Amino acid sequence: MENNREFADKVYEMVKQIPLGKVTTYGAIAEKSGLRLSARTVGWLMNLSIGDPTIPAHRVVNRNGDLTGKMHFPTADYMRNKLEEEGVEFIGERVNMQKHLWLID
DNA sequence: CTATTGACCTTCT
DNA sequence: GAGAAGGCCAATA
Repeated sequence: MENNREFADKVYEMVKQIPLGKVTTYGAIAEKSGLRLSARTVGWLMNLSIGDPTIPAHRVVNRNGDLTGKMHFPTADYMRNKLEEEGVEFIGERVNMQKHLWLID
Protein backbone atom coordinates (compact mmCIF):
# COMPACT_ATOMS: atom_id res chain seq x y z
CA MET A 1 0.00 0.00 0.00
CA GLU A 2 1.24 3.49 0.70
CA ASN A 3 3.25 2.68 3.79
CA ASN A 4 6.57 3.90 2.50
CA ARG A 5 4.83 6.87 0.96
CA GLU A 6 3.55 7.78 4.39
CA PHE A 7 7.01 8.70 5.55
CA ALA A 8 7.63 11.09 2.68
CA ASP A 9 4.16 12.51 3.06
CA LYS A 10 4.70 13.28 6.73
CA VAL A 11 8.05 14.87 6.07
CA TYR A 12 6.62 17.15 3.43
CA GLU A 13 3.71 18.01 5.67
CA MET A 14 5.92 19.05 8.54
CA VAL A 15 8.33 20.98 6.42
CA LYS A 16 5.42 22.83 4.93
CA GLN A 17 4.18 23.58 8.42
CA ILE A 18 7.40 25.24 9.49
CA PRO A 19 6.55 28.80 10.57
CA LEU A 20 8.33 31.69 8.93
CA GLY A 21 11.70 32.58 10.36
CA LYS A 22 12.07 29.14 11.93
CA VAL A 23 14.22 26.17 11.14
CA THR A 24 13.98 22.48 11.93
CA THR A 25 16.32 19.53 11.82
CA TYR A 26 16.29 16.32 9.85
CA GLY A 27 16.40 14.32 13.03
CA ALA A 28 13.29 15.99 14.39
CA ILE A 29 11.40 15.33 11.21
CA ALA A 30 12.68 11.80 10.92
CA GLU A 31 11.85 11.06 14.51
CA LYS A 32 8.39 12.57 14.22
CA SER A 33 7.87 10.61 11.05
CA GLY A 34 8.77 7.45 12.84
CA LEU A 35 12.22 6.95 11.34
CA ARG A 36 14.60 8.20 13.97
CA LEU A 37 17.60 6.52 12.42
CA SER A 38 16.74 7.50 8.89
CA ALA A 39 17.40 11.19 8.88
CA ARG A 40 19.31 10.69 5.63
CA THR A 41 16.16 9.70 3.85
CA VAL A 42 14.69 13.03 4.87
CA GLY A 43 17.46 14.76 3.02
CA TRP A 44 16.78 12.68 -0.05
CA LEU A 45 13.15 13.63 -0.01
CA MET A 46 14.16 17.24 0.37
CA ASN A 47 16.40 16.90 -2.64
CA LEU A 48 13.40 15.76 -4.63
CA SER A 49 11.42 18.57 -3.07
CA ILE A 50 13.69 21.06 -4.82
CA GLY A 51 11.48 22.35 -7.56
CA ASP A 52 8.45 22.33 -5.31
CA PRO A 53 7.81 25.90 -4.10
CA THR A 54 5.43 24.44 -1.55
CA ILE A 55 8.32 22.86 0.31
CA PRO A 56 10.70 25.32 1.98
CA ALA A 57 13.66 22.99 2.11
CA HIS A 58 15.88 25.94 2.96
CA ARG A 59 14.36 25.91 6.44
CA VAL A 60 15.64 22.44 7.11
CA VAL A 61 19.09 22.21 8.61
CA ASN A 62 21.09 19.56 10.36
CA ARG A 63 21.56 19.04 14.09
CA ASN A 64 24.52 21.38 14.09
CA GLY A 65 22.51 24.18 12.56
CA ASP A 66 24.78 24.11 9.57
CA LEU A 67 23.34 24.47 6.10
CA THR A 68 24.39 21.11 4.82
CA GLY A 69 22.23 21.25 1.73
CA LYS A 70 23.31 24.67 0.56
CA MET A 71 25.34 23.05 -2.17
CA HIS A 72 22.26 21.42 -3.57
CA PHE A 73 20.47 24.70 -3.96
CA PRO A 74 20.60 26.87 -7.07
CA THR A 75 23.25 28.92 -5.35
CA ALA A 76 25.34 28.29 -2.28
CA ASP A 77 24.06 31.52 -0.75
CA TYR A 78 20.45 30.88 -1.63
CA MET A 79 19.70 29.08 1.61
CA ARG A 80 21.58 31.55 3.79
CA ASN A 81 20.09 34.54 2.02
CA LYS A 82 16.58 33.18 2.20
CA LEU A 83 16.77 32.43 5.90
CA GLU A 84 18.27 35.82 6.67
CA GLU A 85 15.50 37.38 4.67
CA GLU A 86 12.96 35.63 6.84
CA GLY A 87 14.59 37.00 9.95
CA VAL A 88 16.66 34.02 10.95
CA GLU A 89 19.77 34.94 12.87
CA PHE A 90 23.05 33.45 11.77
CA ILE A 91 26.07 32.67 13.86
CA GLY A 92 28.92 32.60 11.42
CA GLU A 93 27.95 29.85 9.01
CA ARG A 94 25.41 28.34 11.33
CA VAL A 95 21.83 29.18 12.21
CA ASN A 96 20.88 30.32 15.68
CA MET A 97 19.11 27.11 16.58
CA GLN A 98 18.58 28.27 20.14
CA LYS A 99 16.34 31.02 18.85
CA HIS A 100 14.88 29.68 15.62
CA LEU A 101 14.87 25.95 16.24
CA TRP A 102 11.31 24.89 15.64
CA LEU A 103 10.27 21.57 17.12
CA ILE A 104 7.28 19.69 15.94
CA ASP A 105 4.39 19.66 18.31
C1' DC B 1 18.92 -7.14 -9.70
C1' DT B 2 23.31 -5.69 -7.00
C1' DA B 3 26.32 -2.14 -5.51
C1' DT B 4 27.35 2.63 -4.27
C1' DT B 5 26.31 7.13 -2.66
C1' DG B 6 23.77 10.68 -0.24
C1' DA B 7 20.87 17.46 2.57
C1' DC B 8 22.05 12.66 8.84
C1' DC B 9 22.04 10.86 13.56
C1' DT B 10 23.36 7.71 17.34
C1' DT B 11 26.48 4.99 19.79
C1' DC B 12 30.81 2.66 20.78
C1' DT B 13 35.89 2.89 21.44
C1' DG C 1 36.55 14.98 24.51
C1' DA C 2 37.57 13.27 19.84
C1' DG C 3 37.36 9.78 16.22
C1' DA C 4 35.35 5.86 13.81
C1' DA C 5 31.63 2.80 12.57
C1' DG C 6 26.89 1.46 12.09
C1' DG C 7 22.12 2.05 10.70
C1' DC C 8 18.07 3.35 8.11
C1' DC C 9 15.58 4.66 3.39
C1' DA C 10 15.72 5.96 -1.38
C1' DA C 11 17.71 6.96 -5.93
C1' DT C 12 21.21 6.32 -9.55
C1' DA C 13 24.64 3.68 -12.31
